[in-house]
Amino acid sequence: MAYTVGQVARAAGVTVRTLHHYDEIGLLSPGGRTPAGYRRYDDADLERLQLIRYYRELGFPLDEIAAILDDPAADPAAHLRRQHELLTGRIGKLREMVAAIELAMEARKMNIQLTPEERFQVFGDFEPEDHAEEAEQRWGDTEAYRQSAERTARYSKEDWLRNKAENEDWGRRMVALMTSGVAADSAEAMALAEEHRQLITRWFYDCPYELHVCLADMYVADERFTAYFEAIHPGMAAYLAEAIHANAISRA
Amino acid sequence: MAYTVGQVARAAGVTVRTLHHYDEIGLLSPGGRTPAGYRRYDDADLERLQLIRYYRELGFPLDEIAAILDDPAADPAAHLRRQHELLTGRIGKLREMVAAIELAMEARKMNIQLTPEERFQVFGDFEPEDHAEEAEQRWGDTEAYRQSAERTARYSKEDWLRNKAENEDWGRRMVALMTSGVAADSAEAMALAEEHRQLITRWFYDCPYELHVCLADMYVADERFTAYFEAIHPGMAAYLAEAIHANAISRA
DNA sequence: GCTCCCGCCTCCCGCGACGTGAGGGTCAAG
DNA sequence: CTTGACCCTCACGTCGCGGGAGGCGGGAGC
Repeated sequence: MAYTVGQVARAAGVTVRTLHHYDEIGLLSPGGRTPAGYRRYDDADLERLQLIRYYRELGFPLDEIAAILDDPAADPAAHLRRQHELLTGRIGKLREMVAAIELAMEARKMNIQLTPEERFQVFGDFEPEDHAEEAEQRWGDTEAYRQSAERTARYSKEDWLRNKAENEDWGRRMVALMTSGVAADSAEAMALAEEHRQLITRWFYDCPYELHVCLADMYVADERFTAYFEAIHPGMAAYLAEAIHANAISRA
Repeated sequence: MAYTVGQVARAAGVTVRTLHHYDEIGLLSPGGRTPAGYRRYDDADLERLQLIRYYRELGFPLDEIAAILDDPAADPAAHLRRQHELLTGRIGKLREMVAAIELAMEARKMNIQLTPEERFQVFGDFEPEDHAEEAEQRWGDTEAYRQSAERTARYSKEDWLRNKAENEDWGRRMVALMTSGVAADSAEAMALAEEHRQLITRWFYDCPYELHVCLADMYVADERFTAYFEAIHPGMAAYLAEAIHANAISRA
């Protein structure tokens, strides 16, 4: 089976230019050429391209991929095993980044100040020095000021008060429901969870169900957020989290 | 408080050249200069640099960071949400890739030939949104990989024959159990499912219960794998899959 | 035969986010 | 007054391609 560049490109989801590039640097040279000079790729080339694409997606530089693929000590099964490990690891790291973003969004919403360490939590290689630590303390202070300044710039006082009123009203009804002994996965609790989601959407940012569930998990996992709700009513963080989960499931 | 480039660079964990670059493109211009032309960064510059670093680690390009920081009308939350979507999208894609790898592993194990379409199916809706990341540095640690590669490289013909023999022995006992009418979620079937998992672990790759269940689903969903087991004994694919599920649940 | 158009070829400039010098001025310590 | 660490401004190199120019090959229709 022989394929032209265009066919290979369409099948593999890369551009023709990319295949030309791989040929140029010797990473993937087609099995042969037609008399007119057209590149002719065979099945072995496709298999190699698949491995290249996976390693590329994992962030390996091309020259290293060439070294890995041309290493005679590594059989194809070993490549697959390795890629499986790398992929799961990579997913874990991306999840950390997503969690960091969710933390940032939620911290902005509640005006909770992140410690510099938390902000750099997504950095793998950050080592605090003495001088750096001093600077971080200052940065932390000014950051809180910047956030609050920005918020007052974006919302008028009326807006802010209205938001606060809506929020407190929601909180009161939530507490009332809890103390009346209604289950967290009841229709009423789910309705309030939905209302919570829409409050976030209206005042802060668009919050689909998936994100809402992530937030719910954070409310019970991160003690600062837990404290925020426990201050309203003991057990509220867990109750709200369960209601959010139930609501998300029922709407899915 | 005024700092030189070097001091700022050390404190923030970036290179001097990076600060020069940020100055060149106007992303972070120092508050002033000394008479000799030295850059003098003040506290506000440090704060801005910290935010730049933060957004960069979250994967934002420099021009977008400039937009976020300089446009008073820009909503940081919207950018965070966009980045959140981007990252979750990438996670989903990586999960598909993991599934494709598992398919390729099993296909190789059972000597099934993949078509080019299947090979690249996971890249179907690929869009040029290449995020070159240093994942390789963190996850590409070649230590474990080389060990496993060496181990499989040392598999001799005898080893392979022994593997085959063990596999066939397991198959015979599985068939015997099936034909005797024992239920797929019985203790005996679960024991054989567990043995299957350990065979994979010993001979091919580490196979936790989660992965084992994925494989089980593939055995019934993909007709080529189904055929592999049906050739051993009719109904075996479904029987094995059910046993694997039961085993995974009981061990969890 | 001739045209038409698509796909292929090579050559080459451009990008983003810096790295890496070259060649030279500045500053504090010894 | 020297030394060595630090700073400056060019300016070109890197990686993994994107995109276009200018030209050739191949099959369909006239």
